[in-house]
Amino acid sequence: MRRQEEIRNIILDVARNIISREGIKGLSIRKITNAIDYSPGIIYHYFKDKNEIIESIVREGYERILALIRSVKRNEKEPEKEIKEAFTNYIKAALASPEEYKAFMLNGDTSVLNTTGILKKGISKKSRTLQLLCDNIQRGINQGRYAPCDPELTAQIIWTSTFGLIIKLIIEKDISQEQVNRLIDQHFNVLFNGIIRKGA
Amino acid sequence: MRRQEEIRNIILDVARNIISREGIKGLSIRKITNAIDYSPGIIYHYFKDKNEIIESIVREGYERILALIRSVKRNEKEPEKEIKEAFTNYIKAALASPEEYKAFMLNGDTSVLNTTGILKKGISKKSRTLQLLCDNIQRGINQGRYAPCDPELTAQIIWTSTFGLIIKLIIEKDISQEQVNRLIDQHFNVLFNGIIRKGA
Amino acid sequence: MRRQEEIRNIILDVARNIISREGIKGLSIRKITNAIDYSPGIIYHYFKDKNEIIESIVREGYERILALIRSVKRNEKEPEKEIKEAFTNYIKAALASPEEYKAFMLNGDTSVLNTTGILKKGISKKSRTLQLLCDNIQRGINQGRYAPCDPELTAQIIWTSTFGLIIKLIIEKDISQEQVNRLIDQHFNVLFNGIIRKGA
Amino acid sequence: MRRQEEIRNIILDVARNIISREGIKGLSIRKITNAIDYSPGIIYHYFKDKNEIIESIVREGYERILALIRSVKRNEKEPEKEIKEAFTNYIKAALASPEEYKAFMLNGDTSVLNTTGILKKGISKKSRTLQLLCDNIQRGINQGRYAPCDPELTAQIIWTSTFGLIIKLIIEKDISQEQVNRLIDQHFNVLFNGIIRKGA
DNA sequence: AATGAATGAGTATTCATTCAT
DNA sequence: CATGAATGAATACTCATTCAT
Repeated sequence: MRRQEEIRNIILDVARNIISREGIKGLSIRKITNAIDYSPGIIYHYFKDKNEIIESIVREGYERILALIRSVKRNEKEPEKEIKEAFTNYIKAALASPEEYKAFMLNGDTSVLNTTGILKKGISKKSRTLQLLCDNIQRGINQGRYAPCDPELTAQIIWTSTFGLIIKLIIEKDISQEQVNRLIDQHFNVLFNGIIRKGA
Repeated sequence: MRRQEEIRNIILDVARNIISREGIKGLSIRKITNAIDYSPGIIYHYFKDKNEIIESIVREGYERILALIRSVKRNEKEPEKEIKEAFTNYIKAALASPEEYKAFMLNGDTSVLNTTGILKKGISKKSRTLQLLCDNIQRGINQGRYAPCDPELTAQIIWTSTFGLIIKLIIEKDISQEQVNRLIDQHFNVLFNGIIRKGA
Repeated sequence: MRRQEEIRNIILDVARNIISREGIKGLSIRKITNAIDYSPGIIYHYFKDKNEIIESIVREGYERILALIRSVKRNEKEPEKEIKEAFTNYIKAALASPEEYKAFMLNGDTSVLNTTGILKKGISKKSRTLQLLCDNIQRGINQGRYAPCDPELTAQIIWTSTFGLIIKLIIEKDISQEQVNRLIDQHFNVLFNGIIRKGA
Repeated sequence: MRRQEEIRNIILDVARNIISREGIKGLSIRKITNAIDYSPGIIYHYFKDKNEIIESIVREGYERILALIRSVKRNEKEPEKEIKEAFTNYIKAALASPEEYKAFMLNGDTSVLNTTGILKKGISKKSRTLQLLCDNIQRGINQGRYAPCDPELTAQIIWTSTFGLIIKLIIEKDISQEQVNRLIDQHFNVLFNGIIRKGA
């Protein structure tokens, strides 16, 4: 029982490693078993098929990264600072495991989409992350700091915008850290204040 | 010589077609040559390798879609309307060829990145699209309609945000047209006005 | 000891079940042990190898179906009616478990053939079924109803003819019940009366 | 063109050979290419897939054997002698390629059944073999030599009976030639005259 | 009596690429 | 200019069997 779990984890670790280096399409059963000096068949002792391995990694990675979005301390006066902090953590985590992040965020399989989908109307009732964002936005509106709007729709845009920045940063791998920071800063600046001057 | 060019184009057309239908990983030399009733070897007469084919398609597709961003008529009073119009066209075009769009925008090969990269500092001197965006922003600032900012950085954020929306829309393939439109609208609303209330 | 027998039977039941559903080539050790929540290795505690399982099933199934041929009541005047009744039962039973029937009747392993073989000269001394057929034929000859002949040879032909009808009915799976009945009727009609007109 | 055909034939020959020795389920792509010292992939240069190989062999073998049923000289007075001659040839041919015969006659794939099916009502309009048998039977009835009957149904029974004899002879591989001949003789004797005495 | 881990050999199929002709 | 033959390495997956515990 214990041992079973152990080896499952070793397999997952190796798989994660391969994905980090070669992307998700670089992952193969043989590469895994070569790395751990086992025969290919053994994989099917621990996992139903290759897909179960991928899904495990995807789901676990997703949870790990998402966890960073939660657990941010309240800021009553400037609730947008919560958003900035949470998503900055999220961005950093994603950039730290870029291949994994791409692997699950760009995966279109329905089983994965059940976990990662956020665009459907009403999704904020299902996705905890979206819910958190919505709550924040509603609070901002209630206290008169945010402009009135559809909170879910706004949450979705914050999400997709940030997602776009992350993916682009991952693909253009050699952007200087300084430039990355400038982009992140300006990203939230635009999201919060827009490009149009107040009072214009 | 003429003929050489012709056949290259036929090959590219067929390849593009396969990518549209089966995604980039569905493209294979054999599928191309089967479709044009040639033998596999001939490909290497016209292209160095499979990668050269992909790069050609990427570059060409990129240009085609980008063309839509240009050719938008001036709006002196509300320059952001130019942005909205240009990028709405761009979004529609991308969503019309989703597999192709993903194929080149998510491709991380350096040769491709030379064409698609937009995050580096100073890029607006190289990328015509970024340049156009920068010009627009500078105009907005000059006339007092946009808040003062680093135009290039802002242009990059507009770009990455929109990119994120597009990719997410492509991956979550079954979002209703109505919801798509709502998202696009709110996307530009947030980019232009921010979420924080004017005067807050 | 008792328990040993019990588990052997469970294994055989499950195996029989798999064969019924997926044919003999669909049977695998793993499928058996999955179904009974045991580990693969255990099979080799109760059976020498996979083949011993198959042989057991074959033998047992054969006996079960054959039992139907016996236990048919005498018909002194028209002994061929016994044959028709017995073999009609047999045909129905075979068609009810087609995969099993094929599995053992088409199996050419010598060990299985010891049970299912019926073509050798003198076999009627060993095979109870053939013996019964022979007896019937001899009786028919004695009372002058059947034409004189070598009873064993005739019994073998009745057997192979019927076997051919069954196998063909199994392979062409979608014959209407009506047509099946017509074929069975004509089968015995030909066997009993031949195609040549009496007196021709 | 010529060469292509040549190698296709070599592949088919080797495959046929393997089937003869190990049965159809013993045939594998690797075994073929090992035998001809080629790499596995090359098979797909000459055939779409493994199934195309099998079907080629099946169909060709079927045709070859069936050809023997046709081309039998007329016997006006005793038309049943045509049947005996034709089917005796057929039996001999089948016994000469037992594994092949089994391979296609016991194959239940619909594509194969289209060629080998003979039990459906009305099939004699499609199957040339059945047609020939029917014609013979009709002639026999017309001239008063055969008893009146449904010719198609009778043809089907002649077919299935003979089929049963063949399959059984193939499976019980070591029957003496003498016994084989006795069985064949008695087979036709029963089919033609039945077991019931004329006048009984 | 039973497990669970493991193997090794096997399956069909696909692919980019090369090269003599 | 073009072909057709061929390779070699890869893919995921399945199986019967063994054996130490």
